[in-house]
Amino acid sequence: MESPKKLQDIKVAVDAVIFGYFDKRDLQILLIKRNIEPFKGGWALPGGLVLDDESVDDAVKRELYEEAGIKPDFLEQLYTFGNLGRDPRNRVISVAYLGLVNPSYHELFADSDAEDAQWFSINKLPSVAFDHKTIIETALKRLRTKIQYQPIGFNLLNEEFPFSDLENLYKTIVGQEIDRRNFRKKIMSYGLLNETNNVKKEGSGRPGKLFTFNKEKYKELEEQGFYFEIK
Amino acid sequence: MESPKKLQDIKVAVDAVIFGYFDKRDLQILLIKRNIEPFKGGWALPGGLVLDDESVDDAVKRELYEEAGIKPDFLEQLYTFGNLGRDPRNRVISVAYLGLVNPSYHELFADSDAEDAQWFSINKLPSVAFDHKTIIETALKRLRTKIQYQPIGFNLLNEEFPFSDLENLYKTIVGQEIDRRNFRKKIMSYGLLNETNNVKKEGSGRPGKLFTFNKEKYKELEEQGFYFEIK
DNA sequence: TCAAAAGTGTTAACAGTACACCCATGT
DNA sequence: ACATGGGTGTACTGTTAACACTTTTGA
Repeated sequence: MESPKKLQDIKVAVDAVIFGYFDKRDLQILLIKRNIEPFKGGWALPGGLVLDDESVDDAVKRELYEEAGIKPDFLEQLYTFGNLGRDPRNRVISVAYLGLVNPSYHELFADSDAEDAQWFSINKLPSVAFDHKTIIETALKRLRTKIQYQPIGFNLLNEEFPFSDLENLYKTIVGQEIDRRNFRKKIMSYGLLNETNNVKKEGSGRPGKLFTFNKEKYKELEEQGFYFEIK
Repeated sequence: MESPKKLQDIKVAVDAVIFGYFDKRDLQILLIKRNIEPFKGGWALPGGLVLDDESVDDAVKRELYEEAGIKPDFLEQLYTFGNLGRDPRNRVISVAYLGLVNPSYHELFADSDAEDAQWFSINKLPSVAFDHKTIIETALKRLRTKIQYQPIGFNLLNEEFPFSDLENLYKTIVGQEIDRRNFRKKIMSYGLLNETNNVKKEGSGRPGKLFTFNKEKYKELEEQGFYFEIK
């Protein structure tokens, strides 16, 4: 860090790739419809400029709440995009975040800076503003990798979920068939799922028992050097 | 991204944690002695403000070359530190990078912005400016994890190295004993080392054959879905 | 001939993979 | 009784982990 020779003129923004999941559907991404230039009327990742008196982490959280009414269950920094020409007006660098929510717990609503906020299937994305396509691809890649060695997928499911939801989630995100028996054995061997007395009500076929993920136990094990791993 | 309500006043900097390794010594980190305020005369990570017309990636490379005469063999973005109060003067966010070099190929020299540039053992670090201690800890953690599933350690060794250097490197970085036979078997099973006709000259004991790391083959395998993994 | 480091195989335990049928429910 | 999805065990295969002596060189 040093004093600038002449005044630096770079703006700092945040953008968030928020994933949501509804059982047996594609993975979804949250986009907002811009109501200001540039790309007014176009879809983009939620985000915006960082304020002078807030941390970058706080900035994403604020923007997500302002633009879509969402407070993600999981949110971590993804990557900082710092190339030239990202924004047609000014030099803007963007600190991108990756977040996970359970959409059924979060009613979307668009506020001041956005005209609309919607879930889009990652397989049917509209074209998006700025370099947001690159950011989304980076996030997807990270999610696919990370879900295999950290139990972050549970943030996308209901508090109580049938085992099959977990199966479907992994199939959807990793994008390949899994062996139901082996997958269950592996997950169960960690002892991180608590069985509830409830069963899944809807749908046909035999009702599945509902489980919860034991976050506390995971933290404990993690501190003892335990590594969650799938596949 | 949106228009600012009032003008945003945040500076964007880069900082680099550059690791170096000399066989059978601790892992080293490159620090520079600041010749400007704040912390003038104190040690700090190489880095500085990003210029308006360069990408963030280019900024680190420039600063590293200006401040220490170094062009790292491996360099990747680490994390962006965006809290308030990092710099006593202005609001500054810093995009931190992690780099690896083989110190014997890089003579350090301090240039304009630094009074001195030196290697420090990670076990005997002086106190460092700003929040650089946190940055260093983040980098170390990342290095220790990453070296176990990506063959980045070779960037710290000579082009031609005896197998024992690799052993010592892993012992040093991961910080635990390894089984020499199993380690060798594992590494050799990937077929990524080319045997040369040369042997290690210095030191006592039986001379070891020198190997080179086959970068091209690794890239090929990687594209086919191969994952390097140790332990 | 001694000290120092390089080089090398086998076995046992464990983890991963492949694979198919019965069960509980609603209609 | 049938359609739908839930729940389960075993045998095989590959991988990891534990373990110690011989070889080559320089002093």
